Parts: sequence; structure tokens; C-alpha cells
Amino acid sequence: MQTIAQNTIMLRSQPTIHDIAKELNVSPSTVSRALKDHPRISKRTKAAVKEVAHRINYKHNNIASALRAGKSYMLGVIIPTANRTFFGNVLRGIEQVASQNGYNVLITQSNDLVETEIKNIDTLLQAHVDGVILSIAKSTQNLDHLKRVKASGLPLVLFDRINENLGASTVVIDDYQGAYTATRHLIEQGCRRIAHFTGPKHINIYKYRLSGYREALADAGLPFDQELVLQSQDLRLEDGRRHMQELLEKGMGVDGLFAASDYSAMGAIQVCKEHSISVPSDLAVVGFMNEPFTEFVEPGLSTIDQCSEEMGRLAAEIFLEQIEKGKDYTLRQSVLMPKLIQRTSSLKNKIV
Amino acid sequence: MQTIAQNTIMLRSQPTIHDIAKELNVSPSTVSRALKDHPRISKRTKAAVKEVAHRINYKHNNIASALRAGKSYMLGVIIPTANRTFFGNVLRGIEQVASQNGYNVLITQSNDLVETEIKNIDTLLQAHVDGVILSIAKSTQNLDHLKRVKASGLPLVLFDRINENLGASTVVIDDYQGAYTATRHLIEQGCRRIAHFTGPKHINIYKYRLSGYREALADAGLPFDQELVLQSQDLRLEDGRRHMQELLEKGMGVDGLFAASDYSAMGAIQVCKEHSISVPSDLAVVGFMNEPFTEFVEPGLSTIDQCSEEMGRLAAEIFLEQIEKGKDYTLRQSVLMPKLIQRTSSLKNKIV
DNA sequence: CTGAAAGCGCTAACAT
DNA sequence: ATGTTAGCGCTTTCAG
Repeated sequence: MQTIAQNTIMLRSQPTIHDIAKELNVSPSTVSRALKDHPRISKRTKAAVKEVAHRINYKHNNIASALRAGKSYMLGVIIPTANRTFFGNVLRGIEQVASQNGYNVLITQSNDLVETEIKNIDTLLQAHVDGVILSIAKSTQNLDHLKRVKASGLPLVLFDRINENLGASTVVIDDYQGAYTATRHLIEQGCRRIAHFTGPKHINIYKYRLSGYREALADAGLPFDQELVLQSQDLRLEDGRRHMQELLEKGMGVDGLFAASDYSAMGAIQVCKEHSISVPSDLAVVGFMNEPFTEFVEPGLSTIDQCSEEMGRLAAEIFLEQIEKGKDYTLRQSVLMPKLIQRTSSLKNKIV
Repeated sequence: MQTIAQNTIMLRSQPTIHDIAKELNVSPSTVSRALKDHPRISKRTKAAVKEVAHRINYKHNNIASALRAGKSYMLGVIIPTANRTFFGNVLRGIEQVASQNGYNVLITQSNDLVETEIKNIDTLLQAHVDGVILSIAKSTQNLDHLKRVKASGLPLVLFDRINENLGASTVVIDDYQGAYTATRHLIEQGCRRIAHFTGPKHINIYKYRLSGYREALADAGLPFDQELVLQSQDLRLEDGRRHMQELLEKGMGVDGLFAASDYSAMGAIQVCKEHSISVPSDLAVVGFMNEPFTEFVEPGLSTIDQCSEEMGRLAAEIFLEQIEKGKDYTLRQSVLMPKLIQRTSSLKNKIV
């Protein structure tokens, strides 16, 4: 139709290094080097190149260099759901470190479903991310899709809900210790029959929280009673309500509760209110997660903080480290220390 | 060092269409076409190609085709913060529609800071996203960076916190109507002096909620009293507490409150409790946002639901539409109808 | 129905 | 200090 447009006025899509090169009568490689402050390019050339680049509004084309370099500078993240404070914070941590190091973050949500998680992995591999950071979905048992990530030679970092048999780096809080501290705290407040709300056994975090609870009891010389341990899939508000009702109906005579989620703890407190059971005097309660609402419900809910943002930063740093070291990186198993946040719901001995 | 590796056994990075082509003695173009179900390729060839592709675990290289096509199939999203239920839900909506249509979603958080928002825009343009969906940060007043997106010829869709003078498509809820409904509801409950907690005037959502409130008063023949309108930057819990205290100290004698955020409503309710003011009998309260905690606080907080997921889906659909229509798309201003959720905090006339 | 060839924009050997 | 060349993997005219 039309001969090759030289310097026509028609709006070109985007300026490239060739445009800069032509304008300065240098080669594209020189431009490329100048732009990256290559040591063997003269200051004059660099300055000139940068000036033109700026003037014609040149934008480095990531896609092209990604193709060339075989790297996309994108980091894939899979979280169960964005609308949980915890994951939002982890995300912020990851993003912080990633963007400081020139990586973009591609986020997907699994909604806690394996099928979605598998799709997410495919999406991320398709997008040619340079690595994957994820928290395993609740319903995940078979791990083949995660093995595929490793098989592709990409760094894989797990956080929060992890799996040790995968040969991936991990970042978790010490759930055992968090649970131990929480239970210990209840004992110190004078509780002698402490119930525990837990989640599916195959999920590590719940397993460890359960054993932290058991150990704290044992160390205090208190008996462990299986009937005081109530399990549900999701530890939602409703689950907590159900459990509490069950405890009351069975007349278990509990005076303390350590719930592995703030939501379930809230459910229990609701039921207590409905039965005029006073919290904390009749029942002292500690949750887990430090959801924002714990601060302003009535009574304020004592809980375990999970260092969420720190967890994200750490995961991203481990990813970067593995990228850098290439094949011969060493796996890292990081454990952060959770903190007990004391609020009214557990303070029988008002220390004012 | 080493001559060009032909068919050596060394582990190649990833199989390409050339590998498939070689194996079948066809050209790469044929493979490319077969893979995309091009009509003029024989069924036999297609089948063979797909078989080999599957067998050698071929993965389509997005990056390469993005470079070639000048499209990245990535959609950039900027939200103020992921750890708010509302944005988490919007995200889920966007992702749903995007992934159904072959787009990946690149998410960044502005933390409600203009400077970060500007960086986010740069990041996304760098990553060569095909469009941007965002909710403007609270602190944003100058809009040059958003104009740059438009200048790059990319679709720009704003949601929730929008700006009409930008020539971008928008998705919002009808804040005016939501506020009107909330206020009207309070009036129907018998309130006669209704306070309002609002945010910065330059943010549309607060402006509209304020006018919905005014209109509802006017339509009911109630006077508007400027002293009953209290403004804060963030409408956080503390702000609500402060406002409520002020109302009490000044002895404004309010019997209803419509707060433009659930958090500030909660703050007010806390202060009421501390002063033995009963909610809803002495003061009926309606919030805005339908945060999850509104369901289980005591008393349950009436609020306005913002159709968050729907908002995300719609934004993504508009983006797709603009992509498809190219230059001559028509701007779309979509308005969703918010819903009043009645809970105990506002029900003076218990309708059981 | 299939192939050849050119090129998206950038970069890194390998030359000067 | 700079230029030449080739190629990352895919797609798409154009030419059979």
C-alpha cells in the first residue's frame, strides 16, 4: 500500500531505541548500553542518548527484553483470598520488596479451591513468571501442580499454609509457639478447663496450634480432654457458634477458650452473650490472626498476631535470593515469632 | 567454545514450535496455525501437531506473541489497599472476567498515596499492560499521571473513587441513592435529628452521600443543620469516636446517625455504650460499606452494601469492550444500585 | 492446505 | 568506545 514510513508525521505506536539511534547517528546497541549505564560508553553519548530518550518519551519495552533475556521480571503470587486482612498485608510485603528489585507482581486468588489453584498455576506459568509464591489452598491434597512449578525450574516459595515434602522454601510463623503462648496465657489467668477450636488435621497450621495447646496444658499439669477440642472446616463465625453451643449443651464446664481463628472466637463470644455467660470472668477467650475487628468488638478480643507484612517481605526476599543463586540455592525454612495481643476477652486478672 | 548445539541431549529451556515442526517435518508456521485451529489446516495435521505438543509438554510463549502482537494480555489494576474487604471483592470480580477472556491481572496497591499511585502507573506502563482499572487514591488531586495512561492510548476504567473530568469510563454505585435510602430509613424509624459523618469534600463518594442525606431530610421536611455534619479524613474508628464525643459534649440531641463508613459508625456506637446511650432506641445508626464485621458486632450494624464483586466484573467488561472496539469506543458511565442491609442498630420499630 | 521470510524491540557476543 | 550481527519465539503476509 504504502512505502516504508521514514520520518512521517503519522503517530507511531511507541518510540524504540532505533529511533534514538537514528536521531544521534549511533547504533542501537550503543543506545541500549547507554540507557543501562554500561561502563564503556562515554559520558557524552550517555547524556545525549538520555536526553533524546526523554524528549521523545521513550519507554523501555519490557516484553522485548523479557523475550530476549528469557526472564519476565514478573513474580506470581497465589493467595486463597484477597479479602482477608492477613493476605492483604502479606501482599503488601511481597510487593514492597519485589518492586524495589524491579519485579512486578502477578496476583491470583484460589478461593481455597484446588481446581482454581491448578488454573492459577497454569496462568502464571503461561505468563512466564520468574517464580511463584503461594499459600496452599485448604482443599489441596495432591501436589502435582506445585511439582510442575519446580519442574519448570522456577523458585517456589510457600508461606502460611505450606507443605514440607515439596522441597520448597517456606515462611511460616511458629504456630506451635503462638498456640503455646495463648494457652499458657489463659492458664496464667486462672483457667483450668480450656477448650480449643481447630481446623482440618491435614493443614499444618492447625496441627501445630493443636500441639502447642496440648503442650501448654501438659507443662502446667492440666489434663488433655479430647472432648474439648472441636474441629471445623473453615473456623468461621458460624462454626464457633456451633462449637460453643455444643460445649454448653454437653455441660463441659469450660472456663477458657483458645480458638485457632478470630472469627470462630467471635462466634463463641456471641453465644456466651446470648446465654449471659460473661467474658472473660466466666470464659476467657483468645483468638488467632489479629483481624482488625478484634480491636473494637466488645469485649476486645485477645489474639495472636501473625506478622503478616513481614512474612510477605521475607517470602519475596527468599525468591530473589533463589533467582540470584540460580540452580544451586539452598532451601530456606523461615519461622517468624507470633505475638500475643492481650485484650479484655482474656484478662481475668485485670492488670490495669 | 562450543559449536551450535543441534539436537544435543542438554536440557533445553522450553520446547518451541520449532521443536514440534522439526519432529513432524512441517514448517513452524503450520504448527503455529494448527495450534490456533486455523481453518485452512487439515484435521490430520492439527491432530498430529497437538499430539506432539502435548507429548513434549509444549507451552505457548506469551511473551513472544505479546512482542509480536504488540499486546501483553495483561490488565493492570490499582487499588488503594488489598486488605479491605471491598477491594478484595472487586478484585475477585475483575479477575473472574479477565481470566475468562485470556487476560492476566497485574495488581498494585497505592496505599492511598498519590506518589505511590504515580509509581504504580509507571510500573504498569512499563509492564505494557493493555489497560488500567483503578480506584483513585484519597490524596490524589493532580491527574497528570492518569492522563498519561490515556495518552498511551490505553483503556482506562475508574471505579469507586472516580473523576469525571478525565474522559475515562467509570463504574460506581449510586452514592447519592445509597445515602438517601439510609437516611430515609432512619426517618422512617422515627429519627428527627440525624447526624452525618462524612469525608473529604473533594472525593465524590462523600460529596454524593452528603447530598443524598440532605435531600432525604429535605423531602421529609426536616431541617438541615450544618453542626450535625462532621468531617474527617479517613472515617476510621477513632474518627467516629471523636465525632460522637463532640456531638455529646455539645449536647446536640441527635437520635439518628448516618455514617459514610462502617468503621466510623462503630466508633460512634462504642462511645454510646460507654455513655449508656442505647442503640438503636436512643440513637439509631446506619453505616456504609457492609464490612463483614457489621454482621456480628453487637448490635448488628445496619449498612449499605456496595455490590463490590459486581463492580469488578463490570469494570473488566468495560475494559474488554474498549479493547475490542479500539479507538472508537464510547465511554461508559455505569452506576450500580446499592442495597440497604437492615440490622439491629437502626431498627427502632422492631418489625420482628 | 502449507512454506518461506521478515520482523516485533532488545541485547550480548564478537568484532573493531 | 562503538558497531555488526544474530536471534529470543511467535505470527503473518505473501507465495505457492
